[in-house]
Amino acid sequence: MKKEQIVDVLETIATLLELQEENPFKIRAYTNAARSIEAWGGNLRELAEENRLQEIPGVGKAIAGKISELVLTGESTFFAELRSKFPPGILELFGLPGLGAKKIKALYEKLQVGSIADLKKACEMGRVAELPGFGKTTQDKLIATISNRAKHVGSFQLGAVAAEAEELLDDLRQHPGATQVSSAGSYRRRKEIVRDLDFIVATQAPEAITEFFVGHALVESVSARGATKTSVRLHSGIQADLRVVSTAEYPFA
DNA sequence: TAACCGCACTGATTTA
DNA sequence: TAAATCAGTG
DNA sequence: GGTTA
Ligand SMILES: [Mg+2]
Ligand SMILES: [Mg+2]
Repeated sequence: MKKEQIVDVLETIATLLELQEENPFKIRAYTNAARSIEAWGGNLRELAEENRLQEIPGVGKAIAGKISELVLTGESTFFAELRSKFPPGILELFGLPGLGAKKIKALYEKLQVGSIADLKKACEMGRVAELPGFGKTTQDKLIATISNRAKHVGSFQLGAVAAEAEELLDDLRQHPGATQVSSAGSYRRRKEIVRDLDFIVATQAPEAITEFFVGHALVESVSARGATKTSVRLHSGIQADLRVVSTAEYPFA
């Protein structure tokens, strides 16, 4: 498991411990370790193999053990067990302004709210306002926040997908069958928010280009594949469209 | 081993 | 209206 | 949980 993923696990552990109302200092210990590892330049695997993880500030015996497990096996029995105590979607709730561990815990225990979808239903049924610590104002705000959020599903910040886009462009340019390669649409125009990535490739070997595209390491799944247009979903979640044209018509595409 | 780990302040909301 | 609670900020 | 005295 890579460093970024380890950091993510430690942060998730901290969040779930909050839901259990664990000792706040213990919670902070996991958060601190995550920050510290984020800033750590070295290779975690090497450190783990040499039993030197504790050299990282904020990482002691207990957390080092969990990191070793994660780095080497990709899992942690502690984390798995902790995770199993809650529905996966409960983590989404922390992203809603006004909700913290205590309120989320109440929503979960009293209304079995385990995701934003659950919360939406509970709010619409008026159940949330019945809970101690909640009221109609809070319930209405949650409904508003959730519906606003739904509008932005499928949107990506340019910076969040630029690396994938450029890598794809570079690799397409490396392909011997590609004579011209460029981006198009909102990404080409550098819009701050993009909903998909568009690429145009001029080639005499459209089949080979398409094949290369759908087989690329960044591609998560293929949603459509035709003679001139192909759509895939990348690992980041964004959709990428490829248009393949002849060299003659490229200037007009 | 035991103490300490940042914390005050503010605003919004709910409850007494 | 006053106190309490919670989340968020710096 | 980690660090420090
Ligand atoms: Mg250490
Ligand atoms: Mg577009």
